[in-house]
Amino acid sequence: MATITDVSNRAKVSRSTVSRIIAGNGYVSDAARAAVDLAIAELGYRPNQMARGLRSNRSGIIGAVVGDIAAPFYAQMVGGMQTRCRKGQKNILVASGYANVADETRAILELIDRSCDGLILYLENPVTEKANTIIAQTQVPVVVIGGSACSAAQGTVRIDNFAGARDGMRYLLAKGHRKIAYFAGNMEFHDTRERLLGIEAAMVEAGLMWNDLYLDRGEYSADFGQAAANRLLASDYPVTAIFAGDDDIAAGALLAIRAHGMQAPRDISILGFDDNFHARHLTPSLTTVRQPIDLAGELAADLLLAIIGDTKPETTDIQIKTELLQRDSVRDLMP
Amino acid sequence: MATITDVSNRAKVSRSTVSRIIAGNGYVSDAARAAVDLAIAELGYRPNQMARGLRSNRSGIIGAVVGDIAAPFYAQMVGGMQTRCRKGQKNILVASGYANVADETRAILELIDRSCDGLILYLENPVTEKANTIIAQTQVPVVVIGGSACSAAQGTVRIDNFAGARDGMRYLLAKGHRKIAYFAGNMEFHDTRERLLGIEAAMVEAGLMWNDLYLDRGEYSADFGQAAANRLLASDYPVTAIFAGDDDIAAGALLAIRAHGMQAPRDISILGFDDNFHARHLTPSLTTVRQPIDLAGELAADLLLAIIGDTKPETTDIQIKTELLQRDSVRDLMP
DNA sequence: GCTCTTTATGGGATCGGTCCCACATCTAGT
DNA sequence: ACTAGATGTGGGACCGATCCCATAAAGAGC
Repeated sequence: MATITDVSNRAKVSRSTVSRIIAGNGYVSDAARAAVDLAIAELGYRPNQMARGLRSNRSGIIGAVVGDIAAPFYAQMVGGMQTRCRKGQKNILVASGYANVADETRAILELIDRSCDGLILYLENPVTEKANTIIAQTQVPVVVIGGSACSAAQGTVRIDNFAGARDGMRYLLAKGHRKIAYFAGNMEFHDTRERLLGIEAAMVEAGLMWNDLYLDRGEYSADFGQAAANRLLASDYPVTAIFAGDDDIAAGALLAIRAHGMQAPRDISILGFDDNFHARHLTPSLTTVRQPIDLAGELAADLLLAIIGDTKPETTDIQIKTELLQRDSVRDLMP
Repeated sequence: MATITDVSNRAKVSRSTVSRIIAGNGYVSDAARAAVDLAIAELGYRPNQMARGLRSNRSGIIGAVVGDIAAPFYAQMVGGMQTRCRKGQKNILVASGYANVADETRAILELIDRSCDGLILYLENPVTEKANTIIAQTQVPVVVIGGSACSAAQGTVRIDNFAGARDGMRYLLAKGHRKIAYFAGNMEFHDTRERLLGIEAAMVEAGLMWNDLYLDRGEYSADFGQAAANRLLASDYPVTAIFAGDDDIAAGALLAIRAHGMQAPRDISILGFDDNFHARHLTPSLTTVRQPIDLAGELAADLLLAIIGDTKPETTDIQIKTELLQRDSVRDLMP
């Protein structure tokens, strides 16, 4: 492969001049520029990004640490980041699927070792002390999505889980439901706990007690939804509506409901959370609290890019609103 | 941040010795090793991957170019790659979502500029001449998933779309269906054309003519499935089964079928392709040709890692079989 | 005509590692 | 005791760019 020296020799200028032309800064005469452009074309020269990165300490890479890239939820988020990063001429290095906090920490450090220009983190656990220290030391700009704690983060993008869950609950309440079940996802996730708070808030507003809620906890998966619904249906608890922690849980619950010979929303209503790809294809099509995941990714990338580019962002703490999508899975009990 | 020189000074050895210890090759005395390990720990030293990569021409990064990381299909594939790459101590740089071939080519070249140790490509279009030339020149190991042409590729992982579609069609035929519709996805994709061939093969076997097939073509999306089903149902074509190009198309078709007051599989059967996350949650749960996407990603990564590591892979052309998953969406018409 | 700034260019140090080679010891074999 | 090989270490070139500084010519202002 041709190097910058090859180009400079061929164009009969110094390496400095070629460098200036590639970077597009500094003074360059038209003649020199023409000669260099020609040489670059003739040699098929492409600058080595490793060398460039080493010297300038800018890699053009954004590191993203997310739960599991194979899951649509995270994939959409990364997709959002990528749309925006492309405009900022950055590539995304994805690190995901770590079993434990130690591995996750190691992944963050590895990204820093790679001289990433910035990091976007969506973590289920708080960032460890070790990672925090190194982030602070190296001054890598970090933007965090969700509520996970990272003291060294310079920006945050949060989806308003509290309001989302509260609004969902308000909606069920407004439709006349009083005996409601909530199938919560992983309790160790910050988001889950926020949603629970939102649910409590809506219940308090309506003059209900915490005990009026049937609560089951597990994980964000259809299997859990199915199991939880089976448990619920086996008990004689007179529930009229299920609020599922996410659409996958809802899908599983729907399976169980049907297996029990019941129909939603005639016999029992169901409300989801996320609005994932298949929510509208379920039967009945799922009423759900829409979470704009891709937007979260986009805004996080925008924010990070602004911080890297020394543009003062309007705000470093972005809140994203959820939206209740009415479809066919919740029955109106009001007369 | 501490550099290798800082470590060598502190440990009172040469930079060479430190380097040997980090790389884990060459002769090193126990005393030197202990001193260096201590110094590394005390300084919190972490090797700069840019510098290492520049000199050694190994970046530890695998570049992946896929259609659209936000789509579950591709996300699963990348997830598969990542599982295996982690074992090979490699990170994955994802490039996706390119609107046209020119952008895609540019992305490939960018990955090469980044000194990627290898590339995994899943492309809808053949690799351009330009990219091929540079791949050949730089000798980057490339593994291709799917049928997209890349003359410089050193390995291929193919899902047997022909057999998958043929088996799906055979299944419908075996269940007594004769008037069948096929809703094909994007015709410009190699996979799509292979499936069509498989369908033809099964029809020929059964003594049917190409004209016996009702064919609609569009793209891999629920919207297309819905539109195609609407068109079909509006015509008086007496179809008893729909073979959908993928599960998304099937989901859309199901929506249209229900909207027409019909029920699957009572009034019309439907067969999908992929077995994506929601296939089993549709109503009726979808009988489909399962494509192990994640496995494709895993095997591609394994193959690439083997090539990079100079291990002679058993085969450089891997075929993955599909599997017909019987669920509830196809009716048996046989007496 | 003289100074001051702007424009243009090249030289060489530098980023932080790796890698090759020279050299010194130590052990083993004859 | 002498040689051959294994073990251990340091020196310095090198990877391919960027970046700072020195230098020089051209234009501007008085």
